[in-house]
Amino acid sequence: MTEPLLVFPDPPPPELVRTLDLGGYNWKGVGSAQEPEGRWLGAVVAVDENPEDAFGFCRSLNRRGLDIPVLLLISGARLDELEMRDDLYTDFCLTPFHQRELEARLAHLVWRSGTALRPELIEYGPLVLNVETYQATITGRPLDLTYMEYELLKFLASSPGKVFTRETLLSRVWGYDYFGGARTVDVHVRRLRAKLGEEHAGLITTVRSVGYRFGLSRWER
Amino acid sequence: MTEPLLVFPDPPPPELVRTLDLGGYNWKGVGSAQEPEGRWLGAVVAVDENPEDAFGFCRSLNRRGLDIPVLLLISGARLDELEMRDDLYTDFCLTPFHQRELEARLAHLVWRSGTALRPELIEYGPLVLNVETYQATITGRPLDLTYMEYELLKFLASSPGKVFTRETLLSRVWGYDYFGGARTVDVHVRRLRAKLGEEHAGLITTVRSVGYRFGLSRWER
DNA sequence: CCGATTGTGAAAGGTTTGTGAACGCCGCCA
DNA sequence: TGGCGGCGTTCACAAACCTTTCACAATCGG
Repeated sequence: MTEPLLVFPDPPPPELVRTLDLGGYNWKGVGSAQEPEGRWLGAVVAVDENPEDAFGFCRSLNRRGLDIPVLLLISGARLDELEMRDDLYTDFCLTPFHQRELEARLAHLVWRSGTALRPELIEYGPLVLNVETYQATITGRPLDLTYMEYELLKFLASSPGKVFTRETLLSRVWGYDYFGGARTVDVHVRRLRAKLGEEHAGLITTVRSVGYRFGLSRWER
Repeated sequence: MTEPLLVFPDPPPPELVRTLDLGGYNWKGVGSAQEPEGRWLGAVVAVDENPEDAFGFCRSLNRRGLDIPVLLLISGARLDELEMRDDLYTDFCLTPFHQRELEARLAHLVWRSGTALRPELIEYGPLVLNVETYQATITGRPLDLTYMEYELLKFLASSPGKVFTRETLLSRVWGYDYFGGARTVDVHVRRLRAKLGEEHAGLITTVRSVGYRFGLSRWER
């Protein structure tokens, strides 16, 4: 259990702290979504104390592209507020909670992030990215990618077919606070295409006036 | 709400039936995982009555590759049994359940299957627009549209049957501050019709002295 | 049959992307 | 410490591609 859980607010309600500690979880309370850098197993958000802030916190998790599961602690009286907010949470637990129920939900949450969104291999056609070892191969031939090239290709290849604008790529691959010209993306795409080789350069297609897309260029989905 | 929910066992517990019906869900009780053919919004599995069968049912859903979310109804006393079975369910609800909690979990379950495994599509007859990938097909044949053509078609196809003036189209598709001749719309419509092919060119009709409309007007057939 | 409206073809002008090259930063090694 | 090489970024220019516009033909409605 190396990576920690994000917990909101800071400090969290004492019952929650108790369950987390009893469960042996590594966790960290935060007061806003600005702070979290790095990797997280998931997030536990206690809504009742300040619903506005809590949902705002979830929203900024989303916005920052941290693709982690979110468990809400919420009183039955507030269940209505979940409507139209499906995209903000993964699971919820009614308060006051039974310890055993919360434990079960936490375990399931952690299991989720362990499998669902953690492929150690990203494969698409002839391309294979080994996320663990930072190696890439195309038709078995190893690709010698730089850090940025690898990150860009990984991001694109994890959503085949989807088109990303240069701005999106800059904020998701380079960092949400990156400040620089959008043409940087073009140059990296060019080098990627060159390294993929003439035969596979088409894996990354240009969508004029929009951005770039990896894979699935010709056929359906 | 066209596709139904799978419910196990058959017949399901009366409280569950009541909540499903009150929620207006289309559902079908089944006694085994052999039967389900076609598409399903998700599955609701009442565990308590016969845990062995229930988990077996979930397992065969998995095995059959039906990639649908599963909601378990389970008593607190049986929570232990969820351990090591993370892959069998998506969410659970403790019994006896509060109606509102189950409703909320059902809604979230349905939302999941609606977004998670479905691309954002705009469909009308033979035309399909995939908003995420910026791809368009007619009768399965891919359309090679330019940016403006795509945006225009997307806008029109989002409101089938509705007539838009050139001015409206200019301000909604080109931008509220667009400055240019209204005939630009005509030219784009022409090229769209050409690319749709002779057979489907009629998808966009001219309403003389008014503007253009996508799809058939309400009283046509 | 006439005027208004829309379709058509082509060409000009503008925008977006590809390309080659250079710059500066940083770590490495002599 | 100082030179070197890899990397990320930026720039200028060229090429490719769209968009817009215009003149004219065709069509519609009254």
